[in-house]
Amino acid sequence: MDPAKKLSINDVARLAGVSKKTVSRVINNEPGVTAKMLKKVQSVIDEYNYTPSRQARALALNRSFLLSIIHDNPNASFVTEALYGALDICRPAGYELIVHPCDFKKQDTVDEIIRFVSNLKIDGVILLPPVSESDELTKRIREIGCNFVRLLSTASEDDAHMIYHNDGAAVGQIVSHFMDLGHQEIGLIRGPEKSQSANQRYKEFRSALATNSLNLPKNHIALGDNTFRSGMECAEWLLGSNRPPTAIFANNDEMAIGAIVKAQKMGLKIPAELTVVGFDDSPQASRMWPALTTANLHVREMAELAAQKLIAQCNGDIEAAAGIRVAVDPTFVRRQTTDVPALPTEKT
Amino acid sequence: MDPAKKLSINDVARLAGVSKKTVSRVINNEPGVTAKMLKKVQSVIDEYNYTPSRQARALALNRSFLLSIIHDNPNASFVTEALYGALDICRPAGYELIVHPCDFKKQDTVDEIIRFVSNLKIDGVILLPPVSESDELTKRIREIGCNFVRLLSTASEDDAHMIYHNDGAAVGQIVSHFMDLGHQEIGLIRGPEKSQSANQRYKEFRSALATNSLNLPKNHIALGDNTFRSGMECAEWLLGSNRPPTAIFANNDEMAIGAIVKAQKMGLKIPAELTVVGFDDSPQASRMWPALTTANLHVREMAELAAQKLIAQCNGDIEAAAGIRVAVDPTFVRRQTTDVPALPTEKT
DNA sequence: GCACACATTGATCCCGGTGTCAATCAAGCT
DNA sequence: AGCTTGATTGACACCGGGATCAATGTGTGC
Repeated sequence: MDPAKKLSINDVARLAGVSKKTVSRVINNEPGVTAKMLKKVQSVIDEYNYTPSRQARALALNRSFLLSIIHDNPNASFVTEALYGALDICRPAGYELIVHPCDFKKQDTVDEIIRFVSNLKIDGVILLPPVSESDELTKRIREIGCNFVRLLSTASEDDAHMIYHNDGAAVGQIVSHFMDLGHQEIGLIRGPEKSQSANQRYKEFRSALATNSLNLPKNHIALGDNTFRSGMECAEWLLGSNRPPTAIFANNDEMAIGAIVKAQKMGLKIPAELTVVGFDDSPQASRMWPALTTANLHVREMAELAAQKLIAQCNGDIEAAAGIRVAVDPTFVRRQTTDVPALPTEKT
Repeated sequence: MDPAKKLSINDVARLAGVSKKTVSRVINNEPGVTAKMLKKVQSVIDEYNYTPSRQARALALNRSFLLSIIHDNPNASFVTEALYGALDICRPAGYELIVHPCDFKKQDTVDEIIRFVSNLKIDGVILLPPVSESDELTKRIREIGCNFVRLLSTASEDDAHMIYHNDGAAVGQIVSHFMDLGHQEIGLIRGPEKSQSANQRYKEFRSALATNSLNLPKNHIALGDNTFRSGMECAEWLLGSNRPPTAIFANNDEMAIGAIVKAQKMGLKIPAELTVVGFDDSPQASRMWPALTTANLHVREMAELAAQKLIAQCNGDIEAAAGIRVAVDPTFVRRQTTDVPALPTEKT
């Protein structure tokens, strides 16, 4: 009677005077157990604080009760948000979550991910961009019979779960805001051409400008890669052009902040001499001065929903098995980087 | 012959014409296998790309091959750094890492952590502050036979692994730097009184000031709780005193940035009218303007070391079993928040 | 009171590994 | 050659659950 040793289903069965199968039925809420039996078993379970072994259950059911969140750039703020959102849902549901960072630029990353998922018999994965945008990966994940949800990825035609953001409204608000402030020369720091969401946002931005009878000349478009450094470089390029923008919209907060830092280094006052808007509402956005006007993606809520759907699917919930597509509208967040009207433009 | 089905040790044994125990010996590099046998088994393993089942192994060995990193505040930048540092080590070693956030202010958090560790049969945990500073927790973790490493926690007398930072030198450099810039009125935003590391840093700071024949009056000490908001509040209080400091040292970057934002909102120029120094070298520190002077704790390297030691312990590595204590010196990082000398003080 | 149908229960095997210990084998010795 | 000895090898039980299906119980109708 080693008190430290956890007891097994056999111990419980012996103590309750029943077979282990009956105990198994009780812990799994299976039907067909009489009230008398149930009470007998349950009291032993309660008294000794018995919990079934995950390892044994995993072996018997050929499942791991492990989910994973796969992402590329650990520095992106949405990764952390998604991680904690998913954790909140997974743990109470009896699943654990494994963080799996990867380098999606490398050639053999897909192989590596597949190996990871199949070695650990991961029950389901949440894919974050840019990983979520690879059709090759999802095809192979499906092949090995693993459930998955795409998060923050707009494209793809398949019928898997997909939870994404619908930038149209928020981008429209941003452009209207620029109009209200009187900006005529508006610059864009766009995201990588490979990124579907960056392309989408670029399109929305261009069309919102068009709605306001503005066009987007080539020298007002800088191509960034969503990093702080690239934000700085793009800002330098935009501000160095012969007709520099008075307002800049960046594909994400990280680049927006890079642009602001570069502009400040160059001696420009924000927002008096340059207006900047980001996209993400990362933690830094509200922890700087002037605070960054941006759009909140509601990543945490989306991740919670993704985890719920994924778990339902892993548990064989029929209703949840069909792929869902949820589009969430980002919320425009107005802060101080857009606090003053544009400088009067001199006539050319 | 379902090609999708992973093969088991029995399949390998059959294909190689040996017993499963021999296969087991091969995959575990056990001695006492003749070259002939080894080659026979290995070729089958290679041909079919066999990998043993983690679940089965976990059940047989009564281990999970799971490590966990337990922390309180997901927003603290060192958590992310520690997480990715540990991940880098865990995965190649065949361990997976589970992130376990908790609310350490709650009464039953220790119980909850113990339940988590014992339910999952976690092989070892990395404890981050403030969780790493609880002797009750480590006592109970030890009771259930789980390995652990304390990270970034200075105190405690026990013989467990402990990897911490030695603030003395860096704090000394910060104070010297203040002296060089000519500051006489120096304020401190200290960390919570419960935090051993905050107390330690406070002590170091006070003694470094004393070395320079300066004392730290009560109205130059603000008590913060390491959050951005608290940094703002403390700065407001310090700057509102009848003899406001011209330089502020904050217990961490988060509060330093809060102080800077508050000061800027109040119209002060940083660093011309107020010098601020933080501690952590969080990502934001270098992504703002002016960039924050601070001290880099080398969290990632410490986490890697912690994971290595923990894994050695879990693997029963005798040499690593004895507790080690590693103290790492933070590196002073000079940036722009301390770029100009103090304003000349008017005589009182 | 008895036969039958149906609901509950449990004996046994399986999941895929590891540990124990006896059986086998080759080499060294008299 | 025959025996001892130490090194390999393998048969079998075990880890702690779940699934199958036979055995037992319970209730219904006649």
